Amino acid sequence: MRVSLKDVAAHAGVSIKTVSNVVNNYQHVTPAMRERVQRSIDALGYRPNLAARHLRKGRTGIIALALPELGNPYFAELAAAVIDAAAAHDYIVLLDHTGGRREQEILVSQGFRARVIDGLILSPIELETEDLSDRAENVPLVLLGERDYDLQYDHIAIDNVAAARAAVRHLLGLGRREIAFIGDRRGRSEPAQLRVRGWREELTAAGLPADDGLVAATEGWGHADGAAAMSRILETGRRPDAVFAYNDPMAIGAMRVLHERGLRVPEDIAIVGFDDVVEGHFAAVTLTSVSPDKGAIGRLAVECVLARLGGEASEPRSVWADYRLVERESTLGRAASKDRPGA
Amino acid sequence: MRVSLKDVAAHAGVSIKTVSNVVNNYQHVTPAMRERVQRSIDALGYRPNLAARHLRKGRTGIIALALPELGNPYFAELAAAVIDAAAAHDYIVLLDHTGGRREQEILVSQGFRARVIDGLILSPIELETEDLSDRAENVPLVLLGERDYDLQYDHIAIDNVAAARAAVRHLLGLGRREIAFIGDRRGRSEPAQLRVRGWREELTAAGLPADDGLVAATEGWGHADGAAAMSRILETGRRPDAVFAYNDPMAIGAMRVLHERGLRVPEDIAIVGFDDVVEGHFAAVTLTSVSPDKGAIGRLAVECVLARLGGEASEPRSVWADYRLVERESTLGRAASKDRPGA
DNA sequence: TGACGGATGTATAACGTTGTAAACGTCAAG
DNA sequence: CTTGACGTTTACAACGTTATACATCCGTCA
Repeated sequence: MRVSLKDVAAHAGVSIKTVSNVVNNYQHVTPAMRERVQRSIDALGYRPNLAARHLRKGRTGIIALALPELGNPYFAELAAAVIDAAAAHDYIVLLDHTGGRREQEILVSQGFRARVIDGLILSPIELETEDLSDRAENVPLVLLGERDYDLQYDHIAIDNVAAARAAVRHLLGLGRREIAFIGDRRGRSEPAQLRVRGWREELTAAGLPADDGLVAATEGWGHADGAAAMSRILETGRRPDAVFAYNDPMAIGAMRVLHERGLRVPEDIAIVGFDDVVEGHFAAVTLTSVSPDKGAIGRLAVECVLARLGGEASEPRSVWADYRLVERESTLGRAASKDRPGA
Repeated sequence: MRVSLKDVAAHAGVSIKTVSNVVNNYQHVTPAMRERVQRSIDALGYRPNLAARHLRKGRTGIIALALPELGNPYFAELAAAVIDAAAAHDYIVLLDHTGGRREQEILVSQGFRARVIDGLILSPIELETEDLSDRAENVPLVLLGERDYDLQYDHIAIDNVAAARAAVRHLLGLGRREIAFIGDRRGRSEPAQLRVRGWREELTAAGLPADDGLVAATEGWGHADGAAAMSRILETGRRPDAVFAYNDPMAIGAMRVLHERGLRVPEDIAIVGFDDVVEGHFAAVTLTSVSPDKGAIGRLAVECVLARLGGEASEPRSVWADYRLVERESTLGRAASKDRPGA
């Protein structure tokens, strides 16, 4: 049987509350008493029962993190960042995945999947603003990677539009003029919309047409989706001289198709991805990518949740995280190779 | 304030326990009563307080899953499998990562990181048998991916030695004779030892020397480690005609180095990885790999935990999960390409 | 000397739930 | 009619913790 405060109290010959005081570092305990109780705690191997503590305090010490999918290394790395940031504050992370499906995202945001949590960090894909309006749950919610929800909740994001524009601008700077976008969701994904918008805006700003024939919609966001989208574009007979992909796995899927068809990257087609996952650093042609500061995003998200838990009833915060464009072989101009991984 | 059983009971004009009975689908409740109570539940929007339930029942409905690192897609995919399997039994998964460091693994196995869990699924790397012997914790523990711990705990694994032998046999079948192994840990990692052993046994069985000059040890298991190891082997002047890597990321890192040095895969060097991660399906040269049945592993792990929770004090179980060798371009003989991803 | 105040320890009541045992009907058999 | 059996509901006591309010002790100051 597990040992409880009662057992320790009996063993030390003091009251339960005194033991509790020692455990919680209560100020007014004499060193002698603290010593004596601690001895009993060690002797019996007492460890607090969190369920009881939670019941009493109304806090669980658990934050839920709901991501679209773990298979995408970007989210896996983000999860790692959140877990570490939470651990630094003695919080523990409950992980869930939504598949990026609106229905699942709603379920999670309503707290139906996990009902023992102090706070929720959600990275939505299809979720709509209205889905959050009737949220009965009162646990703090922090949104990740989004930008256009109205400001009822905290959210952490990078500026997707600006980042997409930077990517396209980089391609334009290489002299590319036919720039395809891979990974639209036909309005069903907020982040995809923002990145398409950035693509469109930058082309327009450069006086070029934003040709819808160069936008490929996909169902998912994996390698296979990128490959299929690339194939579809090529099969229409179009030969873009650059591709901007919704994320790195799709970019890599696209590169594979180009490789199969004998098209060279970057000579024939330059490619920029998004997320800067490790995989892109080691592809046969290393991948230029928009690199969000994942560590910062994870840290900020946890801090937002904890701040709300701390009772600060402040205005919803909207925090921009950093990003930068990391240039690699897939958009190499005439300059020498940077960022050579091996050796 | 949250609504509790008491509130519902008052609203419906019945006792607390009756409401509890309705909530828990207790058998002996008249349909009329059930109806009436349910109406109050709906009216007030009652949702059970899990902390209280947990305190009372001594169960939390949470399983912890501790993995070396999420950045490795194999573990990310495994995590997804476990989360889904747990959800099917109304369990929720608390995720932790150990970095594969023995110290962290011990901490986790002792329950110091998460103290609210019903069971623990741990995928150890450096953990030693003795580290588990003084485990005070009494929550069920299931070990993943291991084989050589003594049988005090359940474990789910594929037969690493046999799988490694199959990989090497495949390379031998292609006529390769100088087969390097990348990713030894100099005895500090149980799974690495098993895979090296498989490599050694199969070579010996084929009457070939198991040359230690062709074994490269690494610190981590990422792309960069694989790349560095491959470089090191090549810099000794050796020119193996095949490489068997501890896992896919390392294999891909190695391929990158070969690519940089102008060595062709599979013509000059054939490569086999381990884990069959999606990344390998879309590399410029798609990667042959040992493919463990991740879904089954996740499912079996959850079932083992729940079985023990169900009070079955049976003997520790040792379950073998399936695996198969998936052949792709990196070991292509003269036959036509199989498994072409794009299009 | 006696009252006061602060520091220290304790008894007790919650937190919201479920298991146990007992109370209350109702109905059939004796 | 009584008895017993069964089906349904209820009162109460846990689970292990912390907050509150109170008791005790000691030293200090009027």
